[in-house]
Amino acid sequence: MTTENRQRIVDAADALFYSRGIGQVGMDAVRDEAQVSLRALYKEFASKDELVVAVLDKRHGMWTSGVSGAVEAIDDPRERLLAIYDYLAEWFGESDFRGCGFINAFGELGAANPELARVVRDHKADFQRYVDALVEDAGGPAWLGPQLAVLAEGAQTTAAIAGTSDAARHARAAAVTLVDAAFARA
Amino acid sequence: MTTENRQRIVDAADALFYSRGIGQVGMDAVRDEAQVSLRALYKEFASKDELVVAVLDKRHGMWTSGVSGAVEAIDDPRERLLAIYDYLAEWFGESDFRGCGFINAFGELGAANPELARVVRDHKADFQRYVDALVEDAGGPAWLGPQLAVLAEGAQTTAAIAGTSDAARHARAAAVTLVDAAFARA
DNA sequence: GATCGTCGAGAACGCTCGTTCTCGTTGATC
DNA sequence: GATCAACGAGAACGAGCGTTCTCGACGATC
Repeated sequence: MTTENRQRIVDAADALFYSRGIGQVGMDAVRDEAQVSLRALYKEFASKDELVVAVLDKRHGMWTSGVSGAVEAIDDPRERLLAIYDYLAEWFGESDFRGCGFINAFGELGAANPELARVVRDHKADFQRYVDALVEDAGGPAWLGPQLAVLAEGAQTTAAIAGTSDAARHARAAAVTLVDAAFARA
Repeated sequence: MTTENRQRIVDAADALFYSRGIGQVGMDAVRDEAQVSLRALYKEFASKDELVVAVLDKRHGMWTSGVSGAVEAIDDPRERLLAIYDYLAEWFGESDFRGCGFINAFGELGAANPELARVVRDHKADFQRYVDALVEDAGGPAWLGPQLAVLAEGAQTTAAIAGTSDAARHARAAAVTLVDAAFARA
């Protein structure tokens, strides 16, 4: 039961934090959405800060499995690099898309909460390593990875603010050019 | 006097909002930093929301003049496109760099404050138009502009979270590839 | 059936914060 | 010098929020 509660709380908090911003969501709102007592909530998480970190941990898992799922559906090593942007396009198209939860959390609380800043940094570093590994598998040069990651990052914020998924197409087209150039020079 | 106060308040609020996050800064802190009375503060800005918008307006001006200053120092139309990333590198190197203030504000309050969301959207759209114009001046294809803008956007968030200015170098290198490819195909 | 730990509902507490009000002072005008 | 508007300092107010506490109900154990 304690585990089920935990999941319900994290899911509810994730939805609320992401859609409204962390500071705009009180613990009472989380309780209402999760349909748990405040007592049970604080039994699972000693503080709101802890809950925020747990939410980001969950989001990290979903992002990682989502991206790697999209990538692993493709065979060609160079096409796999582009699958990332197709995944982004899909995500941006969701009606409740509001940018990268990590970037949003970092901008809001990164300066005040070093633990949160560390979680966000780790998340982005993890993604960078993943892209680097895909590049290496494809036999591409090491400098390609960071360029592809910057494109993915830019697509997320651009799409969030513009409110359209166009940025995914632009990022994908740019990635095609970068990949082609990288392998042409090799 | 009222104008001097206004500027002092906006400057103080900008520094505080940017370094700590908007929600983490009270009007009392702004008053202390600006060395103005609370009464004078509310004479200039009817609410915190208004002050936030004024801060973003100021930031838009500084960004615009900073970028165009860097661009106009270069003559070659294609090199001008790359000057953007040199400007970013310089900015990222500043010790108090903490990402794009518009992205941070949007992530924190965009969902709760439509007026703020509009200001942020306008700011990004303005930058996009500026890049598009540079591309056109250089005789490049229209699709290059959005790709270069996505790179700039990604560099800002990546640099903010990683805490290094490496992303500016990666974005610049990617931009070189994109520009070369765009003009080679033409 | 008495006892005891656990729980949910929600009141309560303490703090922060946005905003307004009070009041004593100042500085210009006649 | 009297008047009056404007001002600064800071108290005050009201709301929201993170967190804890109270109290009554429930369920298991002996």
